[in-house]
Amino acid sequence: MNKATIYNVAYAANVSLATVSRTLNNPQKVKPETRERVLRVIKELGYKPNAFAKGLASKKSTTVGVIVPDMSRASVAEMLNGIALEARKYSYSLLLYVLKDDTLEESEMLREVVASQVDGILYLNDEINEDQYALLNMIQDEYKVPIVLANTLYPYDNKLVTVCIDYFKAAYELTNRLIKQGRKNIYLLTTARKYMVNDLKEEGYLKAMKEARLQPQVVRTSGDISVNTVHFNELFKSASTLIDGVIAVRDSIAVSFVNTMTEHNKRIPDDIAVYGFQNTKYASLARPKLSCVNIPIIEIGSKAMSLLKKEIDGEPVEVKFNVLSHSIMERSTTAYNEE
Amino acid sequence: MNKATIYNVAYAANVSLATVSRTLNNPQKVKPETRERVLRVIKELGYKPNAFAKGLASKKSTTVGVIVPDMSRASVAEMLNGIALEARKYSYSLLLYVLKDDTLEESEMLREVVASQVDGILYLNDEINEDQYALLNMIQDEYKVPIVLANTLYPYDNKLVTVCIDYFKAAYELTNRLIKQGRKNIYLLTTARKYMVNDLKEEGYLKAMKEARLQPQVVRTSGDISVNTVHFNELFKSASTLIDGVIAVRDSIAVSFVNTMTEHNKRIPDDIAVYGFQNTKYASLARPKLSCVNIPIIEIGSKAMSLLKKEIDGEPVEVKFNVLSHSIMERSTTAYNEE
DNA sequence: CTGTTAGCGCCTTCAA
DNA sequence: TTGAAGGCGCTAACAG
Repeated sequence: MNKATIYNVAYAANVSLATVSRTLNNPQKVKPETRERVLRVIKELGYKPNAFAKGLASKKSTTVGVIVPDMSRASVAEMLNGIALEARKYSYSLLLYVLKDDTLEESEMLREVVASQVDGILYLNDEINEDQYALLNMIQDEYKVPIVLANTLYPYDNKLVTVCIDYFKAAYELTNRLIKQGRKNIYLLTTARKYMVNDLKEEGYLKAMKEARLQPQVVRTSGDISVNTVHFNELFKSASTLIDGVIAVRDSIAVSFVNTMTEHNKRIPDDIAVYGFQNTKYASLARPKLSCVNIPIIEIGSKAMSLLKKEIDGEPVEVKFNVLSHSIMERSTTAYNEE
Repeated sequence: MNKATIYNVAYAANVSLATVSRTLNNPQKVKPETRERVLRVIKELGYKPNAFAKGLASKKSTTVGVIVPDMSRASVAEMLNGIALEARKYSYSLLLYVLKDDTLEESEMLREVVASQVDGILYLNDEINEDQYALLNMIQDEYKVPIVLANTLYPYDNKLVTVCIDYFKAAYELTNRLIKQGRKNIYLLTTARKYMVNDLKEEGYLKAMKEARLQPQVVRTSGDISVNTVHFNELFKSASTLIDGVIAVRDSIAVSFVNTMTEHNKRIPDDIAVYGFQNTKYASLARPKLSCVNIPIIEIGSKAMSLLKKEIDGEPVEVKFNVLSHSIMERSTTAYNEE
């Protein structure tokens, strides 16, 4: 039974409940002898402290809320693996909130998360805008609950601890690589909904194009495969002979594009070179294998969790803005020579 | 501030805390007038009940524990979307436990989950064996916490509520479709680690092969892409001229196999027809598009969650074993004619 | 319909 | 080093 309470343990070990509590939370404050006795009884009875009572009395939950946009995005799922691994180290639990259905306003949702008494919040939603950022800031201040942004950022401010890569630079690099190969008609394939992370990729792309005096072409599409395909077919009809390079803000978009062009007998990478963004399983499973920015998503997850833990423990996190380094995976959708 | 307690609300609304509690939990027991007044104050103060206190007093958490094997598996991630959506309907929260790292024994983990006071458990780990099943049963009985298996099952018993499809039948059907096309050397590609769900697929495959007096060939490989590829290359050398049909227990394995064979100039589906299992994004993103069993993974998730909710509410769940119907997606890695 | 009261199980001073 | 006692915020009888 789960009935074993601290009282049962105390009684069986012939001590007061305070001593039991101490052996669990401040072992050094208990004489080794009694400590061991208590520990033994705890094991015998299979006692586990009641999380509610503990939380109510201590005002801590050893739980962090994780807010994600959509579980089925590979980057989100993989990041969660990293987070879970790191959280386990601290014996922290994860309370999962999926934003996908819009039944709830985000501000309502955040208050709900806070009300559930999490010690901190991991925010993995890359679709962040000014309002959202302001909201997060307000929540952090008002409720004194630390928030960490992972694989997303708000570049105009740095009040929230952030773990990300340099999306701007990555896109800038990709574009330049295409330009170096003599590609002239380079397109950026991004999401219809505008948001920070992808806006930065766009800016990096635009900068490189401008420097090379090339005409930028930005196509906005959906994350949905079938919708993608329609867009790309239209794109093919209107501009196919011109496109010779593509940068997609997500691997899945890149793969969709490659598929559509291949169906139209375009040769990849000879006719069109394609880069994706993330290095998910899609990238290595696709044929031709997708070249892409390799985002260290697992490390972003674990780093975010470890920084959050620091904040929860009241240790000052001096560096708010943590930019992890990325690399570029040259595979078969590009023909880049380092020379 | 999060300081607003039920007392503050009571005071401001000029009622006792009991009335506040009632307007929140048994609104019909409160005079509409006072109810509205209380509600207004609640809004003004931004009051949210403290989850700990509520849980401690009521012995309920409106939280379910979700146990998953590995977040990066597309089927798991998509199922979570379904679960989250359904959970939101009941205002239930999800506590996520990832088994991926084996730092913790599963029995320890389960006790931890229980100690965190979840009202129920959703078990999505398909790698279930006899011991694990016994353990789950024990936990359910001992701690009186309902457990639902989703997209997995233990076929020799039905004490735990289960939501799944008929994996045996699905594999049997796939095999027969290949046989009907005149394929003779049909291989099953399954995971190295043996577990129930895949064992059932194997049995379905074996049955069909036996009935057709064909020689079954079972290849065990890993879920890891790079390891896969090595295995498939070996397989190609040893048996390539013979293989003319393949059933893989996961989409990702099927796609890997198709890729390897294509590299060896095998034509898909002419030389080799290939079926996958699940219908993840991989299946539609791959080229040729993967034919596969379409498992209604979102519905499995939401059905599992809704059944769990029923159990939590004490409503008897008469049908323990819920087999959802699957379909077979014929795409481009097979050449099946319904005729 | 509303208020009073007694816990829920644990942590944390304060004394001893 | 240990025990006693108050309280964390809320629910759920029980009265009124």
